[in-house]
Amino acid sequence: MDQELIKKIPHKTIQRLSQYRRALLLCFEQGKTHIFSHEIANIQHITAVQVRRDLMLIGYSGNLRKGYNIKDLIDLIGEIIDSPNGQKVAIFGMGNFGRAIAKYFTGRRSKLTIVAGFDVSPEKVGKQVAGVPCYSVEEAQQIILEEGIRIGIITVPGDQAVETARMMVEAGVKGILNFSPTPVEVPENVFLEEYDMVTSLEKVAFYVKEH
Amino acid sequence: MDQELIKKIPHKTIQRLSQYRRALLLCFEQGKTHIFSHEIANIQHITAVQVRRDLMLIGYSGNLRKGYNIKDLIDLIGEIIDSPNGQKVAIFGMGNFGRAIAKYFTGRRSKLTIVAGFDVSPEKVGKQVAGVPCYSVEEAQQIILEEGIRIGIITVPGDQAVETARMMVEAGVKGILNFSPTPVEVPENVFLEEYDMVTSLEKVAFYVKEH
DNA sequence: CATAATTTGTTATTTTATTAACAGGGCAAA
DNA sequence: TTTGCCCTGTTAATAAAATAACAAATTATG
Repeated sequence: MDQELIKKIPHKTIQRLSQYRRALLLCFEQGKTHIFSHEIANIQHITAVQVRRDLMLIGYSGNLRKGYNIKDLIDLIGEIIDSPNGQKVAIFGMGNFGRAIAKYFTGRRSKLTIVAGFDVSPEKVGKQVAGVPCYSVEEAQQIILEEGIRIGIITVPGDQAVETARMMVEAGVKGILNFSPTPVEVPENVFLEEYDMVTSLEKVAFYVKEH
Repeated sequence: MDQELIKKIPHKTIQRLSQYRRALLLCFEQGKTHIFSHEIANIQHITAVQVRRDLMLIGYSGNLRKGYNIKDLIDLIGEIIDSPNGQKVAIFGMGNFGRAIAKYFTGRRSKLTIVAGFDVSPEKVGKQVAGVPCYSVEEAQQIILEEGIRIGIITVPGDQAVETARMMVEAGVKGILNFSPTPVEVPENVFLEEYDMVTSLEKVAFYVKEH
């Protein structure tokens, strides 16, 4: 697909494409070959129009009677959101959260690979933690450079997030996913995504409370 | 604040209010008493106008010269998003992810309390895990009813998410935060929020990759 | 006292995202 | 064959969200 067009895809569509792919992979494993827009929509709790619109944006055409070819669509989404040679990811903070992420990705056939974990705790450093080699924070700069890691996940406690992010950027990380409760600052050329689970939980709590 | 007005606050504003509060709490602990809209905005990577707009919606007025009173604003946000008597939360799946959430909330002064964890693993059942009493899944229905739990967090593996959600709804849970990679179905009267960290990571990867 | 500098609160405008509407196509069944 | 149904793809309309613009207020300062 044309690289110029890819840049014009909205953030939200990128997110949904990632979600579509997950659903499609599941269907593919179950032996399905084709799927309708409204089937995808039901899985993701959105409308069929939204799905068709997103697929239109990426220039994929389905079959009028059979719907979309699952395998083809998976491949096309991969062409758009994946890097051809894969991307290396590091986790900063191998506590419960960091390990959960590491475990989740190990063994998964994906273009994203967790190649390193960093932690301050001496009993983790030098060992494999959840299938990922764990290094001390002091080694981070070197490892990031050596491995060519461009993506980092922050799962350190909130009070260490800012310093961790600063160090990551200095070491050359270009994209940060911050799961700590503390927002961090990055230069303009670094992509930052922050997610705070407390906010999500408070949102649920709000819509559940008896007004 | 008027309960009718509260219902009209958009989802996104609710989320931001939660984030504002977190930032405000941090400033409050540091001894600050007042804050300007652009200060809040900088922390959250949004614009000052957005902040003022949100605060307008909840009817809070700041001081022209000093900005917003941090304590008052924290209290007002609490009045809107918190339940007066607090809300009980259960975690389904006490793996790394579940424990991370449990740990995060224990000891925190909040209107949301994790009162139970559920797991299939016998070595966890009957013990405290990350400060939370852990029960077997079979006991879930009873515990949820007894404790009056209305909010549940799903941190089980993807292949168990659907069944877990079904059981939660049956037991009377009214709000679900699903962290598993598998989307679930809930009846209309149950609020569902789904978050998939892979999607977030793929989004970061997309914007970092060299097009 | 008047002026400049800030900041809030609110209305207007723009942009973005979602939903609706519908033309066109292909298959199935009458 | 032809009618009807159910898809896709696309344009049009609507809704939601974010941004811009600016009046009003307050304090500091010359």
